[in-house]
Amino acid sequence: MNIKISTWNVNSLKVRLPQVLDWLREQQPNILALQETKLTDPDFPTLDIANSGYQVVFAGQKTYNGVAILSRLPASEIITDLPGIDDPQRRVLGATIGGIRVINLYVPNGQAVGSDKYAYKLAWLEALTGWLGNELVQHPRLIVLGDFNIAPEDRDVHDPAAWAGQVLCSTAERAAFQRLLGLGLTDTFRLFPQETGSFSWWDYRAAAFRRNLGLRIDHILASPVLVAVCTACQVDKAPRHLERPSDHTPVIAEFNLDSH
DNA sequence: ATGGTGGTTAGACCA
Repeated sequence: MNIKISTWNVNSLKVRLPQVLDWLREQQPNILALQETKLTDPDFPTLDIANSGYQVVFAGQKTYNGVAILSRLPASEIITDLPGIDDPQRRVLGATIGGIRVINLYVPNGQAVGSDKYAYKLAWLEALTGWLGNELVQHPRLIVLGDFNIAPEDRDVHDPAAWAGQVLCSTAERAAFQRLLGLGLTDTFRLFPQETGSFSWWDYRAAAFRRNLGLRIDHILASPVLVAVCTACQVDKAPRHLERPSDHTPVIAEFNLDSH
């Protein structure tokens, strides 16, 4: 059985719901992790999503952040916080779906190197890494995906010189990303040949998408057991071309669960 | 020209 696991920072699910429902119909993913839903839980469009044939779990708040996981199969073992961090910001959603442990992340943006938000981002990533080590031991079939707000390498940046040392590309952020990989996770996108200039986010300003001035900051990481059966990973740029798009576009990884 | 767009929400804050 080939399954598609996907992630998309929608920058307001209220605005983007029609695009998400269209995309589900077109792509038929087994799992879609959403970030920046920007909805409180009572406002979450559970019924519209159920009518599209998907179950959903979510953790939201007013105005900012908010994560959700849509899936064909039911979710269990749901967590909404990083252990050891008391954080009102809704940035984490973990669930077990069809025997796969899925951790959906909206990593803090960090605003600017040296800012309070940057320190919060690094502390958050440290707590995440400590916890994921344990998750990997408990769940051999583990996926960690979402908006990481980190471009791991220069080839993930349209202008590495201009971005050198800036937030999303700084040495400390990239080192934190490498520590996640060091746990035994793999960036599935780099398992496969990719076009030069493959990005997942483009600033709304300065016609950045038209000029492909982007960064690859949305990722799908997989544990060794799932890496062994990963058959594809790609960015789907189509939704970024739509009227009133999110500034991010979906990333999709495929796994052949019969091939091991 | 040191900005620029967009979402939320009603003046900023966040990205």
